[in-house]
Amino acid sequence: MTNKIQRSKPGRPRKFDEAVVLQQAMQAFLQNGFEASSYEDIARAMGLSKPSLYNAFGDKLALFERVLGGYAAAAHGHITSNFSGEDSLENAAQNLLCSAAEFYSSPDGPSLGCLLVGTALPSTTQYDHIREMLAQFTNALELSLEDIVTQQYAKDAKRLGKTPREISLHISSLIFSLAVRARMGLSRKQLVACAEELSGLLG
Amino acid sequence: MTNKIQRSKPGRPRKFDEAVVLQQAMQAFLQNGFEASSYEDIARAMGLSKPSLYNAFGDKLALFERVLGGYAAAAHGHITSNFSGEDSLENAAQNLLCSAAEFYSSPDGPSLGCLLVGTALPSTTQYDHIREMLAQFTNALELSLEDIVTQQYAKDAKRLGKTPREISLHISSLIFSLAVRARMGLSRKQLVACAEELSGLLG
DNA sequence: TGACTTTTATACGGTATCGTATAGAAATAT
DNA sequence: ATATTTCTATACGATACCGTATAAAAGTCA
Repeated sequence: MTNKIQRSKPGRPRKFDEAVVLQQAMQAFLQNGFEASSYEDIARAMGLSKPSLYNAFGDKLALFERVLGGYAAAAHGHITSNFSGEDSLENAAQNLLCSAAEFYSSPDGPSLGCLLVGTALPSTTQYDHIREMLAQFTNALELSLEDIVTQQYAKDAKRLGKTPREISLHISSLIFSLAVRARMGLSRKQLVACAEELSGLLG
Repeated sequence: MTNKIQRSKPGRPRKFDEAVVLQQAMQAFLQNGFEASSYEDIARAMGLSKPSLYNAFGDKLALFERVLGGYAAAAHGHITSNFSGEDSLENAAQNLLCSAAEFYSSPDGPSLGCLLVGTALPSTTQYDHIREMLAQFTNALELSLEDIVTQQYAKDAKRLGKTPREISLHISSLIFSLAVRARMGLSRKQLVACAEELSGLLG
């Protein structure tokens, strides 16, 4: 077995790491949005030349969809993992919302918010695929939250007189509202404070 | 007193009505967003030539801010008026959210959502004035909602064990979430159904 | 070592968009 | 009626952006 960790293909090897440059592309899109980011701007932010970028990821829309997909998966995992394993529904909600607030904000300076809500939303009317990605993300997230409530916080939900679906809908709504507020220039401190206030609204 | 209703100024009169064309500009921005709408597209949607548009409202950013201001004022009035004068906080919330759902949706076809949340949000990082308009709208709306709760639904709030500020924050959050969901392609019927579900989350 | 393959860098043409210049059209005031 | 003022329409230059052609660079395989 001649299994190398990474079988090298013929041809000149790439000088960049896909995960790294995709993260840089995400930052660029998050900063200026999809439409306002020119392809050259993004290539510069990724440290790539324009032809390299075209060769690797295609045009701007394809790159954005790629970035969005990765972001959605990461956000889903981030949210569900922060919602799981707490000792009560209330604490789980608080943990989720506060971590989301930190995720949506920058250590210093104004928050840039959520890539899905803050930059992809206007493009839903022009690009069906983006709209479908957002709808699917929302749907999948709410199903996951509902599952977690059912499996881990059923007793708490009952105490509050709410079904798991209602809890899930409530929490996803608070996340959306946090995503919107984040892009209005709040600092991390302010956003986390807002998240704590929101988390008290469950009961 | 020679007071005419409208003193005609010298010079060639305008062929268009400001309120009408601004509404058409709003529709154009709502459809394609701020950045993706070219100045020519907008002028066509308004039935104006490009120089007329420049002359009347300035460049695209100035026009967008003008439209946003009008939209924000209308939304504020629409929301607060639908929240007032009901017989209970729960009914007021339901009335508010359902009317917002209708406001955010089209009679047929997919919803276009909220101009503030659905199209202005990405531009907050580039244009301070837009960010400030959004922040100010949110702030003013929440203060108005809080006032209404204090004056009309204090008893209901007390019964729910929430302060007027908490109620206000809760409702504004649900509105934001509705604004986000609206732009994911839901029909009016679906969006109104969602609003009704959300309105049950207060208690 | 030499042929081949893939990435990279520079440069280019085509297109769209922006903002305005210029001239004509339509009203008022004297 | 004529002059004046303001709006409208066509056209234009400048710029930015997109996507790619072309050739050099940097590796692998025989």
